[in-house]
Amino acid sequence: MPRKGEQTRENILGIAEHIILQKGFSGTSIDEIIEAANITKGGFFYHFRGKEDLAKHLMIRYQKADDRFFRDLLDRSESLSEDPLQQMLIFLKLLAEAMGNLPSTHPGCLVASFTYENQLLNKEVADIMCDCLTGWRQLFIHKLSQVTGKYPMRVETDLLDLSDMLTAIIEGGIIISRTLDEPERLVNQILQYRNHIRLLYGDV
Amino acid sequence: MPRKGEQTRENILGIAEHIILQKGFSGTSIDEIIEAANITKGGFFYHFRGKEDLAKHLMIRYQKADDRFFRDLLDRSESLSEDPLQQMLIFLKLLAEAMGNLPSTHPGCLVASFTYENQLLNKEVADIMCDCLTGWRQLFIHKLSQVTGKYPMRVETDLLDLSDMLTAIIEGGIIISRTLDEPERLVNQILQYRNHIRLLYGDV
DNA sequence: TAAATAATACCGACCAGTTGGTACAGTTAA
DNA sequence: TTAACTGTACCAACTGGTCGGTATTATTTA
Repeated sequence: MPRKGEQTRENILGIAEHIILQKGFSGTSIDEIIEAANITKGGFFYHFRGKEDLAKHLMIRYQKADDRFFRDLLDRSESLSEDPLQQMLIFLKLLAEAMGNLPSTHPGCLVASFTYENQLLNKEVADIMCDCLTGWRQLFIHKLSQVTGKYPMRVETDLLDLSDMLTAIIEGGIIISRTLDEPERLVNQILQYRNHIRLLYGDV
Repeated sequence: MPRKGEQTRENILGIAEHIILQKGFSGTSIDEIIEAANITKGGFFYHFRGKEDLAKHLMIRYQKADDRFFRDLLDRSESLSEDPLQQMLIFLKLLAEAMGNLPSTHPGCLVASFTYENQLLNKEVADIMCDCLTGWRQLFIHKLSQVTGKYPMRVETDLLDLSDMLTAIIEGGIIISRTLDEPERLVNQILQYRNHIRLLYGDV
């Protein structure tokens, strides 16, 4: 049974993430977070040792959520086809669809946000950020290696780079979307990557 | 003749950009900048009205520098071949080469950094950031439309999205490179995009 | 079974240091 | 003479963080 404290803690994390993605980590004060979360300073420091501790638990939470998000989409795509290439293409369609169904522009990636303030964060947080990126990489590589096992590539490609390419496209797509305030930019970029997969494995 | 003031001003901007790309805009204090630039507070406020004014001129400077950088590479590639597709492929090789020749990991993109703190920056700065992205877009679109005029696409693609894709790949590649501290990630991502262009225009 | 104890979940006043920014008199080099 | 600073002093607002206290809810003991 989740005690009351867990709810408050989760609430703080959710609100903090939202503000931080718009103002950056050091641009967001604890005062601001506690006001938005409707708690007091004492309450905040009951749940977190300090601001660095908040950053750490934000990253842990973010990693879990994003990992589950991608895994769920992969599971769904695997239930819709038996062919690995089709699974990958369905996965990317579902991903693009999910990004298009967001209420507004993508809120942003916490890893990207923290990367541009990395001198302020300790090694522990930096390590979780690495885990985040390598986790997504492994997720994509796994599927891509299945595809490669069945279909020849038109151009020899390192699967690690091909896997990272999706992460890069998403991260870059988010930045373009946010800067121009055009949500469809991210969607279109994912579909560009999808075209790349189709071209690479001869599904044209 | 550039007066002494211009040098100091340029020095402040260069040092500020360097620190901001590592700590974020609000994570970087004016005190820190003036100490690194070896000037006093009076000197800083002689050149800039305030921190927001600094942000604005940082973006203006960044836009100019990056625009010239891409344009130079495009010019070089155009001097090495007459064929638009080959020019594009050479351009991407030169770009990857330039990113690989950096002394360490790519320092980061100011547009990306500011995007993740956009609630703190005024509309004037946001507008320059948009100009930055659309500027690169136009630069790439121009070349890509020449290619499309000569070579058919294997998959129908919006040139705007194909152009943005390079920006996305670079932005995403920078984030991956920085987070993992692996400079070659960015290089490889640019080469992935190059492969995409080759596949798309049938140069396999 | 009732009282005592302890753990959980918070409140809010307070603090020392930092922040962006101001003011202004004086200095230096072209 | 003017542009380009230095140096020092200062300020109000904000910063992350501390600390003693409190209400409510389990858990243990007499």
